[in-house]
Amino acid sequence: MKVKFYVVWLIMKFNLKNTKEVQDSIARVLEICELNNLVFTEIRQKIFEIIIKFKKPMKAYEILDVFTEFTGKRAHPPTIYRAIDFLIENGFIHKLNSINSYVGCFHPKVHKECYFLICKICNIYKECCDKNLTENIFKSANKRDFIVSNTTLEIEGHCNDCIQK
Amino acid sequence: MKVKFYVVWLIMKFNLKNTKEVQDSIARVLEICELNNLVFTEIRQKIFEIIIKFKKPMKAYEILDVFTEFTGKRAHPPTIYRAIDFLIENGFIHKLNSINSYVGCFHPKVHKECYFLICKICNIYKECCDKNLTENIFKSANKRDFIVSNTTLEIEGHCNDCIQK
DNA sequence: ATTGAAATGTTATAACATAACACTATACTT
DNA sequence: AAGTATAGTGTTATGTTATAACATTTCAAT
Repeated sequence: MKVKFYVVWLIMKFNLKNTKEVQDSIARVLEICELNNLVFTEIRQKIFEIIIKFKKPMKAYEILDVFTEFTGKRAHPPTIYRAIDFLIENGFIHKLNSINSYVGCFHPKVHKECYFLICKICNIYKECCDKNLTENIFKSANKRDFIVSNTTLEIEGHCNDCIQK
Repeated sequence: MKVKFYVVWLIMKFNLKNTKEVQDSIARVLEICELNNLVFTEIRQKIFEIIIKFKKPMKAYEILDVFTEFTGKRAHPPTIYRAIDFLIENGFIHKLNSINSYVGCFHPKVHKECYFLICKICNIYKECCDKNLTENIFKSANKRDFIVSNTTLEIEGHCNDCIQK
């Protein structure tokens, strides 16, 4: 298990510090949990915090490693996946299917349908809501006699910062 | 290995018979390979045929089982994944990331960006092209200073047939 | 015939995810 | 306060999806 160096590298590299945006998101999630009587246990909080602070899509086993390092307790995959389930169910994080990764949500519960821009170079993601686009998708599906229950829209490419460089 | 019964069940259940649509797609793929000097080996053909005739999204290991059954030779995962890579690269099949499955393409190489409707009940998929929608996606991304290289749009819900029932 | 590139065969393992069951904490009832 | 039901967690094992690495074969071009 070369976990330790790897995790230190992860943490250093990605620098889990708070931004305003992150703090806001955490505050909003706490509020939502209060209001809806959701049990926001320490494990769930820690895992949410890790994901939202990471700023880039995280793999489940990366989350596991960072969690283990942060808490000092050896965690197993089910611990992570259970928390992930809870967080997804309540709209606090999203899964990016195209890269098997998880990302924090910056406007939890506010929008039902978001889409994601994922930069292939720096790996940073952007969560976007475009009401117009969402409507378009529904219309296009309905035209084909299809009732939408959920959509996955993930766009890979290059973000502005990386194009400049 | 309870493969045999399972595969028979798979084949019976999903009934790999030719439709007009399937035949056309195969013909077009053969043509494209001729024109572009692509090596459309027997393995690749068989695997394409299985996927396109199946009519529903197929898992890689389902393809593997059906392939093994059809050809009588024991195949290993890399055989399937290599063929899948070839077929995806050339636009003959697509991967549905949201359900880790592969589907045949009914207008290979014609459109770059398709999207998929996946019925949660009968599991049949529809491949759709909506030029307008594609444009919208690009515009929305560009507005956010993002250069699109590829998109994943997968819509789960209920198809008309299943709603009627 | 020789060689080089692409395709395939084979073994092993990496990466991603869940089933199943035991145990614990909590909060709800009487 | 004791009982009990439920949600959450710990743990082991295993299921599922995908690829690395290297050996062998095929086949077209020289």
